[in-house]
Amino acid sequence: MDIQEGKQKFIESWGKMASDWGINRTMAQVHALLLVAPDALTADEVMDGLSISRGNANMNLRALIDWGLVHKKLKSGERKEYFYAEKDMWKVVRQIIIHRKKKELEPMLKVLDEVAGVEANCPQSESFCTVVKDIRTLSQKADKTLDTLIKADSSWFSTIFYQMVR
Amino acid sequence: MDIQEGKQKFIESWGKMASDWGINRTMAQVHALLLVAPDALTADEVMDGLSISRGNANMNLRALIDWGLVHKKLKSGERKEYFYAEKDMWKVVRQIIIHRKKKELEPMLKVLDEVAGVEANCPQSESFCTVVKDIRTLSQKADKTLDTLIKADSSWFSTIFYQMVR
DNA sequence: TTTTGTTTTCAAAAATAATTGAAACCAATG
DNA sequence: CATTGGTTTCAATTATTTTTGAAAACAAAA
Repeated sequence: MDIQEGKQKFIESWGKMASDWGINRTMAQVHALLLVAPDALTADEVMDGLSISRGNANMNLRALIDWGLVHKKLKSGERKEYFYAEKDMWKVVRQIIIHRKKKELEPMLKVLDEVAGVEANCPQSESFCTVVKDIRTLSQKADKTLDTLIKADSSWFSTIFYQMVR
Repeated sequence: MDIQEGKQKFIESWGKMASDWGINRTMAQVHALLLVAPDALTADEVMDGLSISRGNANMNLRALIDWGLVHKKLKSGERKEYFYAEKDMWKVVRQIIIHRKKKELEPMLKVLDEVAGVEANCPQSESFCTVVKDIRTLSQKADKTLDTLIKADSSWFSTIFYQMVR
């Protein structure tokens, strides 16, 4: 397998995985393309590289910037924008955690808190109260853990992983 | 908020969260419905409870069984099947990890291994090799960690969480 | 064997999500 | 200011995913 084929496979696979996780496939492919690019790319290069339209490229580049996974670079004397991906994988993981926590975990937690109002005057509906309480406890733990992870640095990350796998 | 309204909110929210994570919304709603149900439900009760068709209910109940999140129960003397959800949240988390790891992490890891063939005769394309190597290392760590998690019991789970949040 | 109650299947329809492309916009330059 | 090179927007289209519902399959009971 040569580099070109390898890149191709990587981009495809990264896109597939993302779409399994509810993330736009093309967004992930743009991300992958930038990850394996030796230098920052222009919107046109992204369009060509993935055979997608200008609108699509633009939308997904913006989304990636919004997620904090891609940055813009302006070359002096040039008018067009260049895009490059954050390549420190620990930063990448952290950005993804920050984004998904905010958009998905926190709203769920909010609902669980609301619903916990019911839980207060419990035994009426045993299983409902128990389940909500359990999920809420678990989610709160997850929330706190993620907060810690977000604040932690890369070496700490390795340390905890090492601990976990013994 | 009364219990009915609480259940409703919970089911909606569980479904929303699932669809954010690339899981069929209705599947998650069926799961939520069964989680908060005091007893096992029939397919018809699920259909009524969520206003969905028989085919849809059947498909998603099967999928939940496949994920190991729901079980079938046959009441003696009765012809129809009853369904109930696993309510031990640690088991639920574990089943989800098992399923998603197999379907999503492992295929990605396989591709990374293949692509690592390119990595072998590296410096040709610096960034590609570095990125692939980093992601591969990270994925392998995640894979091992999840294996440990899967084997671990609930108390261990709490312990590690406790450690993480200090 | 036939009837009856139930589950399963799957092609077609509906709903949802992603993509296109051309027009509008923006700002640097002549 | 008008032009040029580039970015953004978004209604319409296209692709993908989900759902329906009726027919087929199954299996217990008559």
